[in-house]
Amino acid sequence: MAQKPSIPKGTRDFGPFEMSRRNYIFTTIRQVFEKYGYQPIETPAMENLSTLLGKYGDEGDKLLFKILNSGDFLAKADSGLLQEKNSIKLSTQISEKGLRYDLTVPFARFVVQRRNDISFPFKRYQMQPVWRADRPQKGRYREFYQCDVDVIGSNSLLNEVDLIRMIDEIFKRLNIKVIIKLNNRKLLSGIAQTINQPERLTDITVAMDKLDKIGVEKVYDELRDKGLSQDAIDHLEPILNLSGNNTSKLNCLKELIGDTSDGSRGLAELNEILSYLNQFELDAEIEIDQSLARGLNYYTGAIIEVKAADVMMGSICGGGRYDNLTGIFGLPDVSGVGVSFGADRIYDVLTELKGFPEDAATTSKALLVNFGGKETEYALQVLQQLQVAGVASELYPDAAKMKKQMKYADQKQIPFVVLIGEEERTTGILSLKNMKTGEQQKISLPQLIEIVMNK
RNA sequence: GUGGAUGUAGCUCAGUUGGUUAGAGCACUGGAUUGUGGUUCCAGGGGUCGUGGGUUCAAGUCCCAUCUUCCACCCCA
Repeated sequence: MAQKPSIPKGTRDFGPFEMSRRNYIFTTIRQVFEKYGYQPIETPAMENLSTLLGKYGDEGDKLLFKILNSGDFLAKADSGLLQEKNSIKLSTQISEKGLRYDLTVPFARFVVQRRNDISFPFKRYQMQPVWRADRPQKGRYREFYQCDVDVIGSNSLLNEVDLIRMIDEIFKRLNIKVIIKLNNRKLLSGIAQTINQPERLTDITVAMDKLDKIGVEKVYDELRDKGLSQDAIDHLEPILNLSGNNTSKLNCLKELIGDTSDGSRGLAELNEILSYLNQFELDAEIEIDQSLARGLNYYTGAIIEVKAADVMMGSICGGGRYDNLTGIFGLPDVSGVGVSFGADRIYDVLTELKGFPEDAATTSKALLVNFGGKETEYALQVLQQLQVAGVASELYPDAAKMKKQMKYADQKQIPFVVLIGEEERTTGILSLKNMKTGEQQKISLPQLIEIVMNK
C-alpha cells in the first residue's frame, strides 16, 4: 500500500464544515473592523530573517520557522561551521528568510517602507496565518490565524477606547461572554520603582503574570528564585493582593505607587480610558488587572487581554500600545496600539459553547437529478435558469442511479432535489422534492425558482 | 527545549499470562427497491497492528530506539 499521507505537526486541514464556521468568525470580525474605519492589508508569508530576528526575545527567535536558501546553499556556507555542526551559527548562512511569527512586526516594516504614502493615523486590519515552531497542545498550533487591528501614528487614548469597543462588539456578535483585562506598562514600571527594583521589571512582571495560574505563594517563590530580596517581596505584597472593583483597585494603586512618575502616568491613562468607556454600554466586563504583563517586549502603555468567561482557554485576544515599534526599522517616535484576535482559539471556544449558528454550511440549494440523454440536456437548461436567477444549484454529473444521486443530496444537505425525467421533459412540469419533509410536488420552473429562492 | 501518556481497517475502539486465519461498530461498495435519500435486512471490499531493531520455537502483546498525536511546563493567539 502507498504510504499514509499526513500533514506537518501542529497544522490542520479545514473541510467545508470547518470552513463555513471559520468564515463566520472571520466575517464577523471583518465587519466590525470595517465599521470602525480600519482598512485591510496583507503582507507576505515570509519575511527576511533580519526583519524578524530579535523582535520577540530569545524565546521568539527559537520559535521562528526558517526557510532554507535555494540552490546549493551548503557550498556557500563556512566549512568550519559545517565541520563543527554548529546549527545556530550556520543557520544565518544557509537561511535568510523565515515565516512570519506575528502580524505586528511585518506591519511595522510595512509602515516604515511606505511612510510617505500612508496618511497617519493609519488604521489597518490584517487577517492572515502566522507560524510558530512551538510544541502543539490544547489551543496551540504551529500554524494559526491572527486577526490584527492596529492604529499607528496617534498617541490618543481614544484609540484604546476604539479597540475595546470593537472587542466588545465582536464578542457580543459571536455570543461569547468575555472579560477584558486592562493594565498599563507604565504602572508595572511604577511597581518596580516603588519596591526599588526598577532594573528587575521583566522578572517581576513575568512572575506576576502567573498570579492567576499558580497563586501568590508560588509567585513569591519564583521572585525569590530570581534573587529578589524578602524586603522587596514584602513591598510587593499589597500590590499583588489587590482586590475589589476597578475604582478601589485604582485608589489603592494610587496610594501604593502614585508617587512614582511612571506609576502616576499609568494610572492617569487607565483612568482616562475608563472614563471614556463609561459613556458606552458595554457587554463585556472590564477588569483592571495589575498583574497582567503579556509579551512585554514592545508594549509601552496599555496592555489588553481578553478571556472567555465560560471556557477554560488561554487568551483569545490580546494587545497593547507600543511607542516605538517602527523605530527599529528607522522610523522613530511613531506610536501605535492594536490587538490581535486568535481566530483558532475563538473557534475552539465557540465549539465548546456550541455557539455556532445552525445552518453555517455552504452548499447548493438545489440538486438536479441527471437522467441521461435528452433529459440531461433539458436539465442543463433548467440549471442555467436557476443559476441566472441566483440560486446556488448543481446538476449531478453522471446519470447514476437515482438512489446514489439522492444520497449525494442528502449528505451534502442540499434542501431541494429537482427530478427531470422523460415525463417532466415532455410536459415542462418539474418534480420538486423537499429533502427535509420528503414532500414532492409538480410545479413549473418559475414556481420552482421562487420556492427555492425563498428558502 | 523538559516531563508524562498514546499509536491496531477511512474513523472510534476491542484483542486474555506471548500461541496458529487480528475482531466489532460506524463509514464505504453492491443487492433487497431498473424514477426516490435519511430507517431496516443481506452480502462484500479494506489491516506487513506507527517505523526500525532486539528477546523468543512463536510478538499486536515483552525490551530498546525513533516518529506521530495528545497533556503539562517554558512561552504564547
